[in-house]
Amino acid sequence: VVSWNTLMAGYAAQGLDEEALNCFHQMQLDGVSPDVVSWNTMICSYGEQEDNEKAFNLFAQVQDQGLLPNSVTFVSILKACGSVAALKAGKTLHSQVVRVDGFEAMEVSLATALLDMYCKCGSMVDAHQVFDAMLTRDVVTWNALIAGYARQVAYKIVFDLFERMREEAKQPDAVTFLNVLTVCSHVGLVNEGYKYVEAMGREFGVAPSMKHHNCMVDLYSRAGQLGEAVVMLEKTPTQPD
RNA sequence: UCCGUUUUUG
Repeated sequence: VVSWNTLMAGYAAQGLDEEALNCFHQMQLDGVSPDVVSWNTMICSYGEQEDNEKAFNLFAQVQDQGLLPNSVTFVSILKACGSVAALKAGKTLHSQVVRVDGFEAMEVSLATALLDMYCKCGSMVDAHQVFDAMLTRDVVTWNALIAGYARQVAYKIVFDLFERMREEAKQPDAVTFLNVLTVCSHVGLVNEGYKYVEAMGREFGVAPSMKHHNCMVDLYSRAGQLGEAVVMLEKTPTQPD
């Protein structure tokens, strides 16, 4: 079953979900029962193709067959909920995972996926509650919440969260800075944007990538500072990240 | 063997 799963995951990683599904069928013809990893791989693959309907169908089949979903299964299906803003389904899953293991036992990645789902459904109160309840958070958790507020253009909260990361000695990464710069660009905060992009390399040791430069080009352009935008464009690294 | 956060054009 591990070999089949590896093959399926290989197809899925290439976006070849038809081929992955063929494997899923073929293994059964060969007398190998798919395990939870096989199901997760398919659900994830559909999620990445934005084929959320199929992802939901597979998840329903997992439950119908009485198979036990694991945390990766929940993460994958929560992602599908987020991308179609299915808040009600998301809340059902939330109570389901809490019922199974309790919130305390939840893996950081699962709690973060839950938080992210609430953000993408526009329910920042729920998202923040999950965040507050978490005993362990990693940089992805922080990034998910910051991205949520950035989407709401709540720049003050974004800056506060960034400051709180510093206070708690959490190291921001390239994604943290992207989210912060994005909100600067959407609000038109040129000075703040410059401040962050300058600090990221100097103070935090995170080299501004092509994406960060694109963000700054956008920020300057929207603000009508075309000269600065051109300077940024010329400084942009050519490697895509 | 399978997971979570990401800018602009949108």
